[in-house]
Amino acid sequence: MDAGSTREEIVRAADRLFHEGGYDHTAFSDIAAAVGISRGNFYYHFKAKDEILAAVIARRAADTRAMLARWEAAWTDPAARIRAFIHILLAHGDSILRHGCPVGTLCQELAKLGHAAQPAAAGIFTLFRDWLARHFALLGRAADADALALHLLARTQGVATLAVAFQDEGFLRAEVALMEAWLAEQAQGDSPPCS
Amino acid sequence: MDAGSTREEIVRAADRLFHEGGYDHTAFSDIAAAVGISRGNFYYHFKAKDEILAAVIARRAADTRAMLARWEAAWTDPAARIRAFIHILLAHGDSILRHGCPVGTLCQELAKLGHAAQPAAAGIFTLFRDWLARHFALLGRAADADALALHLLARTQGVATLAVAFQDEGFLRAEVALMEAWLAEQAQGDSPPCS
DNA sequence: GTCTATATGGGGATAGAC
DNA sequence: GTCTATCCCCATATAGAC
Repeated sequence: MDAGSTREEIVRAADRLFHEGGYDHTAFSDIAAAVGISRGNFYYHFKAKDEILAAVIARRAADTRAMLARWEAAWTDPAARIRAFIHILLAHGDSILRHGCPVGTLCQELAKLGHAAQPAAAGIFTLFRDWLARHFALLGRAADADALALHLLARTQGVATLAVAFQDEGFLRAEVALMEAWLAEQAQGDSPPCS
Repeated sequence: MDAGSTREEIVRAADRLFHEGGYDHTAFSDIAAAVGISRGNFYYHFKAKDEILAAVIARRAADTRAMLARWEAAWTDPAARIRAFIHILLAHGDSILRHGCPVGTLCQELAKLGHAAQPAAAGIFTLFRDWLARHFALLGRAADADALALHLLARTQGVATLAVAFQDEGFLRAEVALMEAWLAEQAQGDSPPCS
């Protein structure tokens, strides 16, 4: 197995394990077992655990960019694209119900740890934020596009948090419906400003 | 120092440290240093770390009940009481900005750890949920009182998550204003149903 | 009740053989 | 590139003196 593919497998496994069990709680031995390599071999690919975290964050950012690009390819209507964002909650429902939003939980954990990579993790939120703001602007809400983007982002985060806490998929689905209705109001422009 | 007060100090310190640094990441030595006792003395008061966690959750539940009772004593109008809930985000703004919501972050961490105390932690959310639902019912929204309660709870959680991620107090304040406006709409009963 | 000393296990990280 | 063996530190937890 060449270096590139092993490294890639390590990052892929770490990505999953960090989401499932948290960054701090995930041990090298967990990742090594998942990939099928020895603990010692790790340090050929990464100097320290922080480097794996950085690679995972970079990978998630790249995945996010790719997902946003797919949505832009699949729909032209800005509202339809924003709806695609809302539907992440359904597409990843099981995963979210068990382990929460990968980005939100990582950002909060890194904040508690006082980890230097916290802003980098928040950068993934920024990708969504800017993308959403751009599309709210296309809906004629240029004046408060960023506030609307943050507002929607926050609602998805809150839904994920409570869905995990209560293990309640019905709540998750109900809130998705509410967000869709809210989006329709924003698109029609007949709602109070959000800022 | 008698056993009762030392135990109480341990729980108080653990409560703070679990919030600031997370449950798993907080070591006995951290708590011991905060209280000013030795690590060994710990096991006179608690058999294991899980027991401290259980005590912290019980303490937070008791604190929550006391806070809800204070709000009921301070205001009679249901809308004013719900507004008091929303204003937690301002009252604990600094703390939330640094370490997130103590309940939300603990629930998510325990879910990731697969810890047996996760439902107990979620029980603190249930205290807020039931209390809010009761007050939405008093506002004439008995039909969807629980959904409104969950919805508001989720919004506060989402705001806390993004406020931590972006370290943005202005966003926190803006969302509090939005929630107040939303509450006013619900109270007037001229808004679409939330369920 | 509180302490010191210690057992035991697991963590991240390194050295060096292959 | 991958392995095994090992170091060092810190975690929880225990034993027993005071």
